[in-house]
Amino acid sequence: MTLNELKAIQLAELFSALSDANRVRIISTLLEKEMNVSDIAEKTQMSESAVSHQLRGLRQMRLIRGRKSGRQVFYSLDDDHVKKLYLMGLDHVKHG
Amino acid sequence: MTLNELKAIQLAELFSALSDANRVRIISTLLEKEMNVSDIAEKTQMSESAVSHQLRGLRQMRLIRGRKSGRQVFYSLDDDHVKKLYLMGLDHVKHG
DNA sequence: TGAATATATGAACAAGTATTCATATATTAT
DNA sequence: ATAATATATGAATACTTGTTCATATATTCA
Repeated sequence: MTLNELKAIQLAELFSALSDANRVRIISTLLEKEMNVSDIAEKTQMSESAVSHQLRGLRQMRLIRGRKSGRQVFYSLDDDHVKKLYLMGLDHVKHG
Repeated sequence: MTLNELKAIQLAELFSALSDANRVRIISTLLEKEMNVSDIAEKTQMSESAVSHQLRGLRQMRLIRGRKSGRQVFYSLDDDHVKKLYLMGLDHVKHG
């Protein structure tokens, strides 16, 4: 039952990926539908560069994935875990 | 459906609380049963001071709660959300 | 090929966070 | 009251992380 060190680090990294309000807003935006970088930037009121940097971290943690189409990249949530983590967190914040 | 700024910040703070390997190990330790500070320190191989500092943050996020008994304080997970968040994160890390 | 557009990246600085050490508070026992 | 034990806290330092600006890569169109 005891957590090994590698898993502890990986878990911490996963939660780190969601530990910034801008990234949370990006995830929230992607809950509805896939979106390209400039749309995400507009929706979240961030610079495209900042968005791109943040997307990179989210990609590395496999929270989102990108689908390239021409010169645009459409991002969406990687799997259902992400949505569940987000919603459970929101639930805790709301009535925790 | 759009997340307001306050909620985004609160969510980020919640995930921040889980974004450190030492805190994750503390949570993991408390999954089994409530435990006092020095036991947590021993289990996680941290100094008691470091544990106490981390417990403070976890308490503030209402991820854990303390029950005072004499001069000891027994900590346990605050509610079921926390366990679910942890387990879902672990699931993502394992087969994500 | 060259210009325009979408995204990504590197480096530098600013801001936030964890750990350590010293000290403080609280509780119990003598 | 004093000593001993458990936990908490403050300040300082070291570390990590986010943002910005400049530049790079990739794709499309003329």
